[in-house]
This record gives sequence, structure tokens and C-alpha cells, in this order.
Amino acid sequence: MDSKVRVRFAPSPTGGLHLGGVRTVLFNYLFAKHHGGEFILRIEDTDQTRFVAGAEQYIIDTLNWCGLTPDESPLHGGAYGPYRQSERKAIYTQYAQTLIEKGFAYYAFDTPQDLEEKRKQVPNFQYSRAHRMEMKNSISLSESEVSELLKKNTPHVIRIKIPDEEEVVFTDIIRGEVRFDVSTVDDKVLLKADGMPTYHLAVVVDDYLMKITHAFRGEEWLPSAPVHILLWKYLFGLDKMPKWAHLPLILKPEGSGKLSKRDGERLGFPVFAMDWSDPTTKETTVGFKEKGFLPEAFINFLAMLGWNDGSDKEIFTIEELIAAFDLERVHKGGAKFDYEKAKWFNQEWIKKTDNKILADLLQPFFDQEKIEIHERSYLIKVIGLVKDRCHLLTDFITQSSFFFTAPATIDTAAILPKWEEKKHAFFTALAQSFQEMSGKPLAADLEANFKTLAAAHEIKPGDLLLPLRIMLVGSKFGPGVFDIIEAIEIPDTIKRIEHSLQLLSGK
RNA sequence: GGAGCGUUCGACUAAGGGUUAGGUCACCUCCCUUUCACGGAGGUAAUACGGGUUCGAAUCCCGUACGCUCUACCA
Repeated sequence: MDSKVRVRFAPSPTGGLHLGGVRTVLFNYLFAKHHGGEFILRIEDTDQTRFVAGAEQYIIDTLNWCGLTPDESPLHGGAYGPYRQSERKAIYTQYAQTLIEKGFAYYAFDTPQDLEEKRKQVPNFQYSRAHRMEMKNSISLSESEVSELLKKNTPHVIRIKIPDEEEVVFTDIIRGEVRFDVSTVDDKVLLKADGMPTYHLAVVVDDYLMKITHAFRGEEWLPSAPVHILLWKYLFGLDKMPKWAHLPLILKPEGSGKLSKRDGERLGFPVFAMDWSDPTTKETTVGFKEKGFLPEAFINFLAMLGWNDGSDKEIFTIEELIAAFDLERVHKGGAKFDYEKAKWFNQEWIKKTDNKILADLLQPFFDQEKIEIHERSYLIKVIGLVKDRCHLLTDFITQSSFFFTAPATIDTAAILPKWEEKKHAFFTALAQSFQEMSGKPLAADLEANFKTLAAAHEIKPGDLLLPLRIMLVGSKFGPGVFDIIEAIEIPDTIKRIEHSLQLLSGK
């Protein structure tokens, strides 16, 4: 790189940040950090009708949770601000004027109604060379008419004048050479009637002013790339233009098409990074964070969706990702989102994460379930016992709640079919013998005691283990029975046995 | 309709002229575990189609099909 790498993520603050958005951020971030460059957050809030309060803060919070904090943003300042496009209005006007003066853009006075009508009349209408002269603009109208309209403050937009015949060719880092015959593209609006720029003008101007060296965005932008390239040529020169990369899309798991919020609701998985509540509808959409994902796992999973380092390695820390990332190894085709695989990544990361750190992360989940944790050290011990069987942080609740409170229900139905009087007698004796053990016996001693007693009662330990488990846990799952007893200790164990015995005899 | 982009197991992908087309998730079987998991060992399963080029093609070329994206004074 001849100059310092600068990349940007430029979302519009219209709602929650979904998978595709986060992955775009991630690839930007990885690329920047791999090259020792800077990552900028720019807020594209030029559409006042779609602005949603709180969305900008949400984006920043999400980036922080993911560990993808920008070097420059509306909040963290920087030398190229402001970082909100709504605050840069005057800048765009100036460049739009320049384009007009150079003859690369023109005023258009058509009202939205005019356009709607025209679209109805002309099938596949495009505001371009073919119909430009039939419309109301500074090319079709006489100079005096135009200045008259302008003088009267007639609402108008500024449109780019696409050349009649020109082939736009550029090299996309992921896709290679891409060519467009511009005769098929229309005269896009650059500056709206309210004076705000459209995306097309704003990206080009801001990327230039913010010295962006590499511009990455979703594949959905590819068809409008020629407009941007033309603008670069007219305004700043192609030699200043950033290198482009159009990222593949993240698709629905079933069928095809872009993954949407609806798919998540329908199929029962998150699509947004974090919980998002719409301020107007008050509707909350669940996020990966609240669903129980570790940010490391979320990032790891997203990185592997469309990229790999060429080896079989799948679990990467962010540092490893930064070191290994290479945009040229990004896939061209879209990737279907697979929630099962996402959970597998999370499970791997749970296994990898220190129990103390998990304890901190888990606390809010337990709080939410109103499960009281009296001792942190006890929580850490329990985490060690159950972490292997948890895919999500929320799994810890079901996997470990019985360590903190007696199970609400006992699955006696699973015990009853093979229940008999001599087993009842055994458990009564077991409670008794546990009572006689002093202090906090270890799992191995508890097991020895249990087996001796079973032998004395002439019952196979195997026939007794499952009922005992159910008495303690409530159902057929969890770590080793004697590990559980060691953890919850004798008094609680006896209480649970006795309680279950009552339930069993009181059928 | 037009333009652009894409297409390897069910999913994510490796293999950039020569491999029994590999790995991971999911699924199935077995082992471990007197539970559920974890772990271990196996298994099922793919180059969209048709033409070239070549001694040899998943890989290069052409066509076809299919899919997706865009086609707003939204991004």
C-alpha cells in the first residue's frame, strides 16, 4: 500500500444491525488491522424519512460488543469529521454544483407524480438518454426556462448525466474485472429536493474527503458501481479512487434470497447482533448477544461465512483472524446462514473460555431468571461441571439451575415404572448414611458409600443411579450424580431425596 | 423486461489441469458414559447441464439452465 489503509463502514441508522452488516464491518476491520490501517464509522443518515432514534447508538454499542471498535466515528471524533452525513449537507451541495458546471449533471424539475405517471406510461421506464428529453430538466428546457424555474425556487433534484456510450471497467478485489456498458444505467438522482445527497453522491464525496483507500460493501451495490466510478472520474480522478470489493450476501437457510429479520422470527434464530427494540412499534427483536452468544464466537462464525484461510482451521481468535485475513480468499458466492453451525462455534468458544470470565458473563442471565448466586466460587465450580454441554450461555440456566435451587418438578413418571418397596428402603437408608458422613465428602467417597449400601440392599447400583439423579436434578440430564452431590452438599441432597420419596409414595 | 453477479455433499467450504474430490456442521452407526452431553471411531452424501481445449478438467473457453442482486428524490 502506498498510503495508510483507511476503510469505512457506513450504515444508515434505520434499525438493528443484522448479520450481513456485522460481517461487512468485520471484513473492513480485519482488512484495516491486517494492514495496520484505520477503520472508520460513518453514519449515512441522509434519508430523513427513515431515520430511527437510537439506531446510531445501537450500532456503536453493537460494534463495541463485537470488539470491532472504530478508530473514528461520530462519537470518537477524528480529523475527517463530521462523521454524520446529515451534518455534511453543504459539502455535497458544493460538489453537485461542480458537476453541473462541468456538464456532468443537470437539474430536474419533475415532481414525484410526474415520474410515477411516466413510469405507468412507459414500461421499464428509465430516466436516461432514451427519455431525458421528454422530461422537465435543464437539458430539455431552454436556458431561460431553467433560470426562471430556479429563480422561483421550484423544487428540483440534481441528476447525473450518464454518457451516451461508455464502458466502465474496474477491478473488484473479490470478483476481478467487472465491466458495465453505461447505456443501460439511468441518470441517478445525486441531490434530492430537500438538499440532501443520495447515497451515490455521498459515498463518493465522503470516501474522497475521508481518504478512504478501500471501499467494501455488500454485493447489492454492484449494479450501481458504474455511477460511483463515473462520479470519481468527474470529481476527483480515477487514480484517487479506493479499491473496491463487493462482498457476497448472507442468504436464508432455506430456499434462497437475502437473509431478513423475518427469517429469524420464522425459523427461531436471531438475525440482529443485539436486541433491538423499535422505538415506534415497541417491538423487540432478539439478538445473538441476548440469545447467549459469545462475541468471539459470533465474530468467528461470521468470518468463516464466505472466507477461510485455506487450511482446515475453523476456530480463530480475533488476533488470528487479523493475521490471516486476506480479502482475495473471500468467496464470490453468497452463503446460507446455518444456525446449527453458529451454535457449534459458540460451544467451542464456551469450552475455550475461562470459567471466571464465563461467571461474569453468566451473572446477568441468572439474574434475569431470578436465580440467586450466593457464592461466586460456587458458580465457577458449577460452570466447570456443566460447560461441556452448553451451546449457548442460556443453556447454563437449564443445565445448572438445580445446583442453586431444588428442581421445581421431579419427573416421577420416569422412576415409577421400576419403583419398588426395597428401593424406597434403600433411599431411606441412603439419606441416613449420608447424614452420618461428616463435613463435605468428595464425589469418590460418596460413590463408595452408595455402592456399599447398594450391595447391602442387594440392588444393582445401576438400578439406583437413575432414580437418584432424578431426585436431585428433576430429570434425566446433568453431570455425574456424585459430582452433583459433592457440589450441593449433604443437607440439600437429603432434602431432595426425602422430598422425592414423599412424592413417590404419595402417588 | 434489462443489467450485473453467482453455481462443489442438506449447510459452510478445501482442491486454482493429474487426489479414491479433503475438512467442519447436521444426520446415521458404534465405543465411552448405568443419565443427558462431552469425547473417540466409522458411515451416508457433492463438482447444475451441454459442448469444446487437453494425454488429462471441479479447475481454462463457449453456450444453456437455474438462482440472486439492482433496476426509488432507500441505503
